[in-house]
Amino acid sequence: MPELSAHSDHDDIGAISDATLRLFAGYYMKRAFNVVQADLSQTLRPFGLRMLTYSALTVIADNPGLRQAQLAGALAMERPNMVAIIDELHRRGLIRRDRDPADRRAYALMPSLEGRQLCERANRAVKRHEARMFGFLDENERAALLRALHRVETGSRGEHE
Amino acid sequence: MPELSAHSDHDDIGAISDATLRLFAGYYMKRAFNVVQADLSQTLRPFGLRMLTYSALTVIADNPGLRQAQLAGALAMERPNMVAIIDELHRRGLIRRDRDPADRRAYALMPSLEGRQLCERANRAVKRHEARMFGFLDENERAALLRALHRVETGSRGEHE
DNA sequence: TATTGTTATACTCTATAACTATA
DNA sequence: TATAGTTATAGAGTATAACAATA
Repeated sequence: MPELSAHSDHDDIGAISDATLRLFAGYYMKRAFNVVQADLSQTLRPFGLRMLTYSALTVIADNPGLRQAQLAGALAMERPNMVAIIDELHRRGLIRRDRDPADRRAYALMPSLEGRQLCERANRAVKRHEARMFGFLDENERAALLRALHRVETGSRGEHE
Repeated sequence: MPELSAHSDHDDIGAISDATLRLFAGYYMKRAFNVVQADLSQTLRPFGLRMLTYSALTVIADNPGLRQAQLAGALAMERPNMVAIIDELHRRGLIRRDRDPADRRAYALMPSLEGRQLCERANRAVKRHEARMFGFLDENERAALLRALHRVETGSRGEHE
């Protein structure tokens, strides 16, 4: 059982009181994200995955046949930064890259059996990670948080539902 | 007037529908933070500041005389990563580093006049940045978002108020 | 002309170990 | 011994320009 030290708090000796410390909202996003990211990295390490390789693998497993550009769009990252991720997953035999016969520039990304199995196992660990990070929020609070984050990301467009 | 393209949305042609795309919660934090961070970087560029140099400068201006280790704690970053930030602010004449006579290992960080003035001007631009990023959230929603982020960061400890 | 994937590159942020000078 | 600041270093993520192959 790996030692997962969630929420590594910095030493409070001589710290500035929260009343005196006033930062802009984005900094609180950064601080929270750093904590989540650190815990997620520890969570994925036993599987040989990082946040981005895990994210890419799950999207490929859920959407077999998609292109790299679509994957980059889904993960909100630039296409050049996708290449190393795909290379790594492919080198480890977790995905296949089939040439799209209709458009020979593009690849159709497919999960391998090993990729699907690793993804399943990692998913269970990530579920526990999410329980650690967000478990104290009830369903309404958690939904409100995700909705607020989505509105920040999209500039509040897209709530037409 | 610099061109501030907030919320650079990725091309939606051939995109995966939101219904099909299911990522873990931390990834939505990352996406939202990236948007905020990109807008903040553009906002601070005219002042020659980045997120961390701006954050450090504001904390020093609000808490003159604090030590580097205290500053690192306030910004939730490691002490070694503080050095380059402090060097940059000092080289530009925005802060002073006075040796603490009581403890000659430590520095007392003080804002210079130029530092306070630059901070004031940057603060106004950051206010507008925050209005762009979070303005569509009402006071309750915004407070709930910050409270949720703080609880995630601290692991829900610290709500003893 | 435009797009897919790619290379090269640079910048930013984060984390750890080990050093120095003080305490 | 422990702490403040430092150096060196490595890893991870992000962004842009430019290219070849293909559409």
